[in-house]
Amino acid sequence: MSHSTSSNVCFNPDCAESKSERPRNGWRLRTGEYVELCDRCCSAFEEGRYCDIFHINAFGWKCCESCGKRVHCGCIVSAHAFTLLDATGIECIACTRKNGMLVSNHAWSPSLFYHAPLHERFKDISIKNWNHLAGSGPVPWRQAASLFHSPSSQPELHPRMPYEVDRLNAGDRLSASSLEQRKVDDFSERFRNGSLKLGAQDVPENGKAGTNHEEQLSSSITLSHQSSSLRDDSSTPQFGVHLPCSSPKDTNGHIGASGIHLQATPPPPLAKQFHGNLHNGVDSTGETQSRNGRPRADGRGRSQLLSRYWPRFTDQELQQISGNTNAIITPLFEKMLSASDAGRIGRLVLPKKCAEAYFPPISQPEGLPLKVQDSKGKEWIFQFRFWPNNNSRMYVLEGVTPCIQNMQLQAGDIVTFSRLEPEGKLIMGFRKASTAAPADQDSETSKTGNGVPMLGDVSITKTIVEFADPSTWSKVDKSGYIAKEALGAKSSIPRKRKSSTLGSKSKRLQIENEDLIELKLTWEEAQGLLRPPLNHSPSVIVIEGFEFEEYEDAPVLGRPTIFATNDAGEKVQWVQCEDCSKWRRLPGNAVLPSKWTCSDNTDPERSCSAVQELTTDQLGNLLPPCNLATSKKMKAAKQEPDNIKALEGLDTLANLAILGEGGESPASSQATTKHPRHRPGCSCIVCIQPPSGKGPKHKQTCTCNVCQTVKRRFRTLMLRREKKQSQREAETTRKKQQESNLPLPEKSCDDDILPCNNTASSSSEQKKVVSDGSDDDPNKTKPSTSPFKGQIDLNIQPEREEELSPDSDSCSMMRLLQDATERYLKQRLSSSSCDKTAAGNQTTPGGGGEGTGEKASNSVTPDSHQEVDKDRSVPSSTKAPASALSTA
DNA sequence: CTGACGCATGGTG
DNA sequence: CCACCATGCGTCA
Repeated sequence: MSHSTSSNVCFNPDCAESKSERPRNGWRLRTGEYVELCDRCCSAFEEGRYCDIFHINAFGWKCCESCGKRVHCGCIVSAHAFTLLDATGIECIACTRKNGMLVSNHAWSPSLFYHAPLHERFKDISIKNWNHLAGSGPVPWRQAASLFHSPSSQPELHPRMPYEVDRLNAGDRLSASSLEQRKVDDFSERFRNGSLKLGAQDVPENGKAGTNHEEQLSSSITLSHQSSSLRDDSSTPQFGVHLPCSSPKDTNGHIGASGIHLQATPPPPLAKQFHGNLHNGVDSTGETQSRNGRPRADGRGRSQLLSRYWPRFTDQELQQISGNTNAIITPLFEKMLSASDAGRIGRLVLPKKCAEAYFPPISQPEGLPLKVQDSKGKEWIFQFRFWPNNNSRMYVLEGVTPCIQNMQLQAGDIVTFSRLEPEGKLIMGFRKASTAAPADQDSETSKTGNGVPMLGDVSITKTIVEFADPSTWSKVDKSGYIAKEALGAKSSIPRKRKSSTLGSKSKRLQIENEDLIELKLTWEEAQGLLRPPLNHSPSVIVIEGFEFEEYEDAPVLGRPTIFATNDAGEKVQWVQCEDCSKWRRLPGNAVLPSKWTCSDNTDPERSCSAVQELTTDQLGNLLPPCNLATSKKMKAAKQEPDNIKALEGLDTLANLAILGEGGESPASSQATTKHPRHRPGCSCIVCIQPPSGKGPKHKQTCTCNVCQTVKRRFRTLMLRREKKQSQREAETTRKKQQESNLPLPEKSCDDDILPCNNTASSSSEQKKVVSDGSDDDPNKTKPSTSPFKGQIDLNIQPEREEELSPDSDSCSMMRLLQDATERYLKQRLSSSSCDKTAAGNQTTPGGGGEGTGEKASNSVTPDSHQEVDKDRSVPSSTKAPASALSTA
């Protein structure tokens, strides 16, 4: 960052006196340094007048929600001077302190988006939650009711600032506080004047208010803050989206910041529209409580919405929903239609928390009729009701079938609920899972990978829902929908298929945002596997926010090791021998090939026959749990200890690359019902594929970052392989003879065991290349028997193995990648001296990943699979595993 | 007999 | 162990 330290120039570009004799420290830069200001500017800064003086015309001024004082929120200078409120707007630091909310803003930290009113919240927020914010998409806001819970009662918070988060994630690192200040005042006023007068709300339909003592109590406690920090929960729709006139038709070309105005919207709680107290935390359903034994608000307050219900609207969707109105859309939640939901029964099960948070409180199982209107002006009536279920409730919308059919929704499609401001109508949007695929697989997946919605794959319709005035809709036909213009309702589009379990499956398949943590870690782990080729320095590319080292020359896929410090304080690393599985100590700076054996160790006393230098206990202490697991796995696969780890690393890398491609990530790495052991980051053939396998998500022509990266790397590997093949063959013949006589021959590397130590290491590696040739044998691709058993990790799901028979198309991108990479690594190790020359060729891949890939794969695995593999570009091969899945 | 309704059950996290 | 929720299933019109 620009820092004026050395020049005595006042950091303030607007400073009249650019020179300062005695520069003084001003605010802290993002780098951690402090800017240096002239006396005058510094004084202004210290007195809190800096922005008043120099930023008076700048963007980002807001008024404190409490005292009305104007605060500049658009710069770092005043970052400390205000606190972002949970609902919207800001509070000056004085008011914050006065209110006991010692939360500071930090412009670059996630706290920008999460302003817990109390420290407990920070304390309770796990890092993973932050990752939701920082690394993924929208995070749901809290429900209103929870506002009135004591903070400590809501350890988990998912403050919802959807669009800020989205946009920020998209690189639009605006300060939330700088977002659309224009209407803040209006909303703030509304906020204060009406929406938040929760306690004064009318009582819902049953007229029983305040039966929830807990909430009422906390309500009274926090009331003074309801317009400020504690609004996090109640402000569900903290940020509406202001949609200036834009017809739905031009939305496609008119998305983005220019088309949608982010708006700090202290959205009127539903309670206001819905007779009052839905969100005021005053549970009006005492009757029901007694019936069902569980206070409604309890669930609301205590837990956040599951991530799968977080609305993940795209700008496009929002615009479509908004239509040509000036409506402000406030996303509430979304739900993937289950088979039951989309079934003929016409009952849409609502997530309980969502229902309780965003729908009107109902005390009777009969519930309330909801008026529904879609974008065409059709209106529907849904019956919002619940069933007692155990001691809880199951909320459903009844009579949705016509609407769903009208929208041609199926299981797996997503319905989204938003609120349309200022009318307060709820908007029920729809998102087709996919235009082509049976909707069950990837719609949510595509969005949950990293929270970046997939713009191209959505088709939105909208339905505006409002709660029918009971007086008007006294008793609506239960099955009934239709009200005024539901003409299309009965034009039920024939259901394209019977309901299936796919919807629910896919829901379960979807990644939870928490998993992104794991994902990120796995990214890091994957990256950690890569080491730059000797004499090559990587360039860094960023894919979906993650930095990757990109190598012109393919990186070395280094064998994972465990770093430790020995007694002497020296850094060492432990590596496991491929052959004997014993752990050996190596210098900390050693770069290991993906296959490392004791023979690579120059110390003859540490050959495979030597005793392991680590006791099991020591190893256990050394290994992180995951490595232990891997270690076990290694042993399990001991008979074929082929680079399993490296493969896993590559697997993971490719898998995560797919995942990281937010828009088109297949349903990879998601814990599945079928594969409960599979977790995000799981690289098995199952997890990296879309669940239903209907069509590749990444087409051959896909030019997404991931595909390009994968293709590029693949091409590199393949080209390199080709180039060296002849050489390898020659050497192979020669080395075969050697290896027959010299099991682990003349390895004479030093302890560093650098792959460049070539002739020697190549000889041993060459041996492996020979054996690798076996994977050209189609039979060897069978996971259960192949030496490459580890390349397709089914997480040891025996039943899966059959599906992964050589004929099952299970080999696809991953396999190709693995093969290619394995080969590359081996070749590289065997002939690293050629790397540089080969590197020059990688940029001449003769036409696209496909052609190259095909060519490469043909040469790599000239077996029957080639017919399958070559039809797919590297990143697009999803069909095969999908079929495996579908047979599951 | 069929479909709607409402509750029960069981899987999943 | 519990909450949630998808779905099964019994009952009834």
